[in-house]
Amino acid sequence: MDVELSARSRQILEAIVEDYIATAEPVGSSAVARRHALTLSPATVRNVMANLEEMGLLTSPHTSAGRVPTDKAYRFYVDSLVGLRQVTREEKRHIIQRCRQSGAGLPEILKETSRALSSLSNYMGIVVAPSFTSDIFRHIEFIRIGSHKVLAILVSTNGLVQNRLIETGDDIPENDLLAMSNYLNELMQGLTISQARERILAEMQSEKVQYDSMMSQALRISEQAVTVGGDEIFVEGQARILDQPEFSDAGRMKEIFRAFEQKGQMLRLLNRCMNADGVQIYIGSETPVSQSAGVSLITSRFTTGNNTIGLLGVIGPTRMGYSSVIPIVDYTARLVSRLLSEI
Amino acid sequence: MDVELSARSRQILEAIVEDYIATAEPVGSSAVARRHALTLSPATVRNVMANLEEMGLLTSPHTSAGRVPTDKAYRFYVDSLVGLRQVTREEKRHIIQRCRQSGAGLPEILKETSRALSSLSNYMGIVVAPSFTSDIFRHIEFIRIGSHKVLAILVSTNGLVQNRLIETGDDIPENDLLAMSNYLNELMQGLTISQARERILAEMQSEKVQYDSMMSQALRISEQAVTVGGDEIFVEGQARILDQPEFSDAGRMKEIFRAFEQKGQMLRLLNRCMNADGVQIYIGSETPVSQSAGVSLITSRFTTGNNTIGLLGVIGPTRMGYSSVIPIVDYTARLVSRLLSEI
DNA sequence: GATTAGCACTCTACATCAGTGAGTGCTATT
DNA sequence: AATAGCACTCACTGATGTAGAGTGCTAATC
Repeated sequence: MDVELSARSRQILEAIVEDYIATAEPVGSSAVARRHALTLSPATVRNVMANLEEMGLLTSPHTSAGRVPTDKAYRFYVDSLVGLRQVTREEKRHIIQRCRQSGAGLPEILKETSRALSSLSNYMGIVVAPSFTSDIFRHIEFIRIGSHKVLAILVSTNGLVQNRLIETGDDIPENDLLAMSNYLNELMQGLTISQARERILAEMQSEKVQYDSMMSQALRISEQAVTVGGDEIFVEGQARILDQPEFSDAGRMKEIFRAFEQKGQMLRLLNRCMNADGVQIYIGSETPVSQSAGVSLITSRFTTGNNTIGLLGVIGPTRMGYSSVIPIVDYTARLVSRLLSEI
Repeated sequence: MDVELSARSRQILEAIVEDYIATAEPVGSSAVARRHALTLSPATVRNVMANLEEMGLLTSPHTSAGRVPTDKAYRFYVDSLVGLRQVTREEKRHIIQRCRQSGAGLPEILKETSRALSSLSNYMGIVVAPSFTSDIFRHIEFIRIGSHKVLAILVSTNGLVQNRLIETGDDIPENDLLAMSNYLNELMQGLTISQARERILAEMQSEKVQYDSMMSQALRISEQAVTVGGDEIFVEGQARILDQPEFSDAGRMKEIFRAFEQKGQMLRLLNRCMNADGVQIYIGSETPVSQSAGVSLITSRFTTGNNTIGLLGVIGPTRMGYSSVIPIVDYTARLVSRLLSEI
């Protein structure tokens, strides 16, 4: 950020941003002068505001309205102005309770986490489950369902389960299935799911296997089993954004809901947030979410016991309560990481 | 329905309902007279409309607006007026393609089905998966995850999988787990999940078991495993209802979205629709969904190969294209039943 | 007796038009 | 540098008028 500001300009910018976050109305010079501890006249404030506008930090919707912060202003605000609130004991209790109450399964915990994020922030909570493919293989099992159908069940050390119905050309007897799973369990011991997949593909080339029809069949089937679908993503509190005044008109809302209907697209975008550690903040046009929808995204990674990583965070309007949401996201990520490592 | 109407009244009512469905605007006497094949003057139509209003079939939002059908009118319409459209070849192809394209797993099929319902009807598509508890037990399996954690995997003949992480007091060796699952697989052979649960509870009382610590442990654990959570429900196309003019104002929309956030409540209400065969139609105030929200519900049951039943259907405004949606729901239910019985 | 033409009436939607007030930018003053 | 003053802009509000859609009633017509 190449923004250089005098102390006073910064204070005024901060005042404007916070006022706007609180009220969602353009804020005028006199409002700033009044609210502001520093005794300055509206006229002076106006001069400063004119500067800020020139620097691209403020805009006014029309001549006689107050000023509204731009994305750039929010950026500056979160980077250097925002005074982060502490997470209150109340809130901590709420998060912990939520994350704990559900059954011990990972998906349940994550779902509750997204609920908690949503209800504490009053925006949308999202959680992207750790990618199954980077989980460590624990167990594979085949169960005969129909005469030509086999259910493959794949378990990771995180206790995640993926199952897949596979059509087999022949009817495979139970005994063979058992032998196959023994062979494969041996083969994939200690690997991640994606490594396991590579191992399988490699093994399929080996001569020894090519002459053993059962083994090659086992590999063919398990290859399908380990090719699992996309990650899971939990979104909660979509209705909450209807409370935000900026989305009360139907058009903008539709945009957002559309964006969330294709979770696939969503995921691809969220994956970008996975690369850095700590709390990540994307504001407005920086956001990958449906461009120019006036949406901000605050995320943080969390880790499981096995160092696989997931993502959690909050989506809300750019006019978001950063000072409270950022600590909440941060705290939640740490908490979830801790909870999961205990498992 | 205790509504007796002359042929002409019925025709006029039908015209009004269909006009209103098409335009979402109150329909006036002259519009009916024009559209209507029968050559009648607006004045005559007005007389009839006055009658219909007195009978509670129409209302006018204000003196000089046209008439709007009441829920009662829609009821009468679907019961005795509506001329059902055939499902076009195009549509059939679309549904089939959608249901087939996904992997062979039941959840995937149902998800795609709800998608298909949504995109063909242009309203919200819902599918309630067959209750797992009435599925027939196929297989149970325990996998050691941590030192005091066991993952129980429960498979039904439909290929549905439920898994549950269970904390065990002691550390159970793999061998014991194997023995336990053998014992339980024997025990629950051929039963439905809910029957299996009862069997387990009964077995826990038997003397023979009480002295065998391994068996009693097996029962304790499996009892947790078969106590599975609620049914699954797939809702697709929520954003579509934003296209409906009656929901373009934020307030009503919020109501609906709120209603759908608690799937639990939703499910309880949908379960009522499970009792009867064939296409069920609930209009406006008849609907269990968030009262007085102007929502209609069209559902039909479908069955799997094992005679477990699920529910699918469409949710939209009372002003819904009944003539095309009803056949679509009907056809889809039959198709899904057929598809699932092939599995 | 049912149907219809005619007409007065009602009410909304839309446009127009001040008046108001919030807020600005500029300039002159402190 | 800070501020007071002032003219100016522009959205918002409420009043007013008009057009149009639609109704209900009555009297004429088939």
